[in-house]
Amino acid sequence: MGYLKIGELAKRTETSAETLRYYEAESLLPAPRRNASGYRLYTETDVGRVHFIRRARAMDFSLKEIGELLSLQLVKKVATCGEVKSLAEHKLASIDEKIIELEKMKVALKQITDACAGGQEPAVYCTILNALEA
Amino acid sequence: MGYLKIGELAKRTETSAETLRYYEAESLLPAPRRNASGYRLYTETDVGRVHFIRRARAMDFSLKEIGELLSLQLVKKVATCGEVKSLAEHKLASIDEKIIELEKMKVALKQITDACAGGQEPAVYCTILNALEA
DNA sequence: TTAAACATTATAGTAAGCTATAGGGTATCG
DNA sequence: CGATACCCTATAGCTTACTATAATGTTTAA
Repeated sequence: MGYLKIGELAKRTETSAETLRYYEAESLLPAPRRNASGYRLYTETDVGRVHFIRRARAMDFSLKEIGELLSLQLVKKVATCGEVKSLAEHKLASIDEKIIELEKMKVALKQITDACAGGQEPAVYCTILNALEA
Repeated sequence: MGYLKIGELAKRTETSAETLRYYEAESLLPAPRRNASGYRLYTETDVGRVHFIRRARAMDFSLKEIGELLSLQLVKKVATCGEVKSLAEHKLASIDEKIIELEKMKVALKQITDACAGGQEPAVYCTILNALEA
């Protein structure tokens, strides 16, 4: 028959049925057709859509942002490339910022571990706070 | 007198008084001394500490992780180099993981944004959307 | 001196993104 | 046929990190 029940879609997309119903409630997934007993019936299109959502989540897009991306996708013919790209670039910039900060943090921590012989003497000169305040 | 009241500390660190009290409740900030009427009195040390917390938050460290980082700093007078070093090294490893994760995200996003012309044309052939779909 | 701006505590609410539970009905396997 | 696994809805709960509110006391500036 080609239709998937919610559990099958969950398995295929490595989510849970609860999460899928949640996505539907949040309008990230369209209400699927139902069989005679009210079971949700999904198609391959839905599989792709859920994969899209999960991939975007893995890139730290919020559900709201994903909704925007999906709506851009839906209205592809009227949305411009520029709109999509600016959303993605904004995300990219914030990822870059985070990496830079983490690198600073790393340097600070490395100072501590390098300065530490690792012996029994008191760790008076551990200055992670100082290093990070710069 | 050199002491700061909570509102002043909030302004200096671009937080809110509520957040500062929250940090205190969560043991990220030590209970400060109080004046005769129970007002919190903060020092420059506290300013640094709050800056530290905010910077670490901006890097997506959880409050729990920040607490661990702060404990490295707090116990430096009594801890041995060995103790501090092992904690710091552990934290260093988790920072590295975080950076790697973000780098992966970055590469993935960068690939798709680079392929995107980003102009006024309809997003029918938008490579970003296509990449997320695939 | 008195109104505002600020401080206190305790408690409740918010947002995101799920996750779990209760109380049902349905499908499938032996 | 019955057990078990699955599905349904509605509602509640969880975690993190705040944010707001109420009721009240204190400082400060005109």
